[in-house]
Amino acid sequence: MTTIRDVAQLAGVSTATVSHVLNDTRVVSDDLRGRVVAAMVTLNYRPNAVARSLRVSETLTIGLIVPDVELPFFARYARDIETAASEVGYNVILCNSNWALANELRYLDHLLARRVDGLICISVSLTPEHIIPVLRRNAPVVWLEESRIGQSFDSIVLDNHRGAYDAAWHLIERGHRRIGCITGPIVAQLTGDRIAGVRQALNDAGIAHDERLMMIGAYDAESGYHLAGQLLDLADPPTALFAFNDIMAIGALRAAYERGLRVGQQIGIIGFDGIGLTAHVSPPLSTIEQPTPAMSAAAISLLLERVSGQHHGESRTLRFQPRLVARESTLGA
Amino acid sequence: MTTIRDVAQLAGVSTATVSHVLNDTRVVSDDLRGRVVAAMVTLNYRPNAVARSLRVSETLTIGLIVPDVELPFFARYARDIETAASEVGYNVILCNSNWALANELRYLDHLLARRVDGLICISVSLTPEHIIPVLRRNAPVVWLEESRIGQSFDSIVLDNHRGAYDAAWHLIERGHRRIGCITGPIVAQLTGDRIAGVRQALNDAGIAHDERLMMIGAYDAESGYHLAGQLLDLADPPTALFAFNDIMAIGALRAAYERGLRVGQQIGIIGFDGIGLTAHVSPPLSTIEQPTPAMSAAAISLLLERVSGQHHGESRTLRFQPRLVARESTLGA
DNA sequence: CCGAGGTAAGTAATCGTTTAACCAGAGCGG
DNA sequence: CCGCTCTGGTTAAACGATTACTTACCTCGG
Repeated sequence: MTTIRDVAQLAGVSTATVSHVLNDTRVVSDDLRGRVVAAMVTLNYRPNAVARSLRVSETLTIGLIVPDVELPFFARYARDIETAASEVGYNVILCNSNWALANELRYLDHLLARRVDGLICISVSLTPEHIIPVLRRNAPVVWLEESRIGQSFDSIVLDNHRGAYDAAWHLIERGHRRIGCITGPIVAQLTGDRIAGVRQALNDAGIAHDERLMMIGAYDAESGYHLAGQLLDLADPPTALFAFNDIMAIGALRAAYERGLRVGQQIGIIGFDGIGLTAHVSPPLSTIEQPTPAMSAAAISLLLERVSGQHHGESRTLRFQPRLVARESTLGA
Repeated sequence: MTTIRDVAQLAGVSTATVSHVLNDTRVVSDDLRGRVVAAMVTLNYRPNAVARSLRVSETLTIGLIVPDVELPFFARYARDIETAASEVGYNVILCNSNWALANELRYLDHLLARRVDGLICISVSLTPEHIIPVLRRNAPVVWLEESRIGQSFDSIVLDNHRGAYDAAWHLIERGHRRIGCITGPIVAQLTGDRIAGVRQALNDAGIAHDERLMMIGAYDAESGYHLAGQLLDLADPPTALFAFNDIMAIGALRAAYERGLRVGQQIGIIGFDGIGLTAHVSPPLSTIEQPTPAMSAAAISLLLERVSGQHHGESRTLRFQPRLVARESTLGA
């Protein structure tokens, strides 16, 4: 592997000059510059980023910890974050925690050892105590999806209350009075926010809330399917279902399908997140779309502002607004 | 940031000893070992992987280039590859080429600069000429999904012929005589293999092949939807559809849905790949499942065998067998 | 004609590890 | 008691870049 020294030698200059040509960090006479460039070409020289990183202590790398990138919601984030990072010259190390705290801690360790410049996290189990040591090694952290209350790190969150409100309100507008909800585990803050959003919408519409219509799911298709089935099999079933994510909504579609219900007419179904497939299932699924590209770009920005020292001190939380996408599953045929 | 020198100083030993304790690379007396470990703990020392990489020229990192990790099929590979890599202590740098050759080349450059130990690629546009220079810098490459004929790098492929044969045969067994196919772009070798598999099955069953039942899709939901619609609207429509991937099959489900056809009874539909959602759509979709975990693990193995020098020289192609997963979409209710 | 200032280069220290080469002392056979 | 082999340790040279510091030369005003 050819090094900067080889280039310098061939060009008959010092390594300093080569470096300066490489990084445009000092004027170099046209004569020498030409010789250096020529040498680089003939030797097919590629600077060693590892050596550079060691010297300037900056790796142009960020870590991304997600529970499971196979799930469409995380996959979308992974793509958008990678895209945003790559646009500013950063690479992304992907880490699947598989929902296990132990794995997250292991990855945290690896990433710190790798001296990543920053870290983006989607996690339900990591707590501030786990993150503090990371920050102390001045690798900034951006939290995605959920704001950990009053923390020392930045976060990017969705206005979940508003999203859920919009979903419920949309159903109400379509004439629904009995709305079944398939929530997620209530330990998660975002679940609580969404529940509150639904309650508020029902309130504003003057609809009494029936607790039996609120089922606790697990954000997976299986639970969406089963809980939707239970709701539909009630003596006085809801006329619409709001699943707290698209995957559960897709499960709900199936429950309706098996009961021969025409989704959109006999039963309204809406999901949450806006994963790509919602547009293509049968029938196309209404959803509350998260602006993941914007949120990803924001996450990268916050990170880089800290990396570059443009911002430090108190943490910031950026809140984004979701967007209702109404499709056949709530609009009828 | 505390370094190995700090630890050595605090423990009253040389850095060499600390290093040997760290890596178990030479016997160290219990006395010194204890002092070193204690020093590491009190200083909260984490070895700098960048420095280590520079010294031993090995980064314990591999690059993964995929077209778009948001698509479920690639997302699944990303997860399985990351999992397999992480099990042997490697990290994965994720790269979304967004289907563009220019991006792929840019990433190739980045990854080489980063001195990744190896590279796993899923790409339709990269050609051997692009890869040769990579290999010359002894970063082994494993190709996924498609074997580039007689190349100097290893590849992991699916037995596409067999998979398509099984899919078609399954439909034939269920009594179908007119089978519509929604293929992918025929430039891709895997598409050709699958077409051949279908032909073979029809042949073996003594069914004449109707060219008009073969439509060229783009491996996206949209094309699955449209082409399935065209097929179903024929004067003598097929009684079953075989889409060359699950996403297109999901589009086909919708086309059937809109025509009021009961999938599984009036029309059979089968996909390819075995993405997670197939089990949860309405109705659950039959598919040909790729053993992605095994294939990912194999990719990592091949890579590491070259990294460690256990294997070099002629390239190997590992072929995996897919598995038919029959669900309601071809089995009826 | 001298010295200040500017320009374009080179020298060498440094980043934090690993590891080859060296060394001191202990044990031991002859 | 000499010389040999172990054992457990240290010293210092890499790895491949960046960059503070130095140097050589040139120009130009006084």
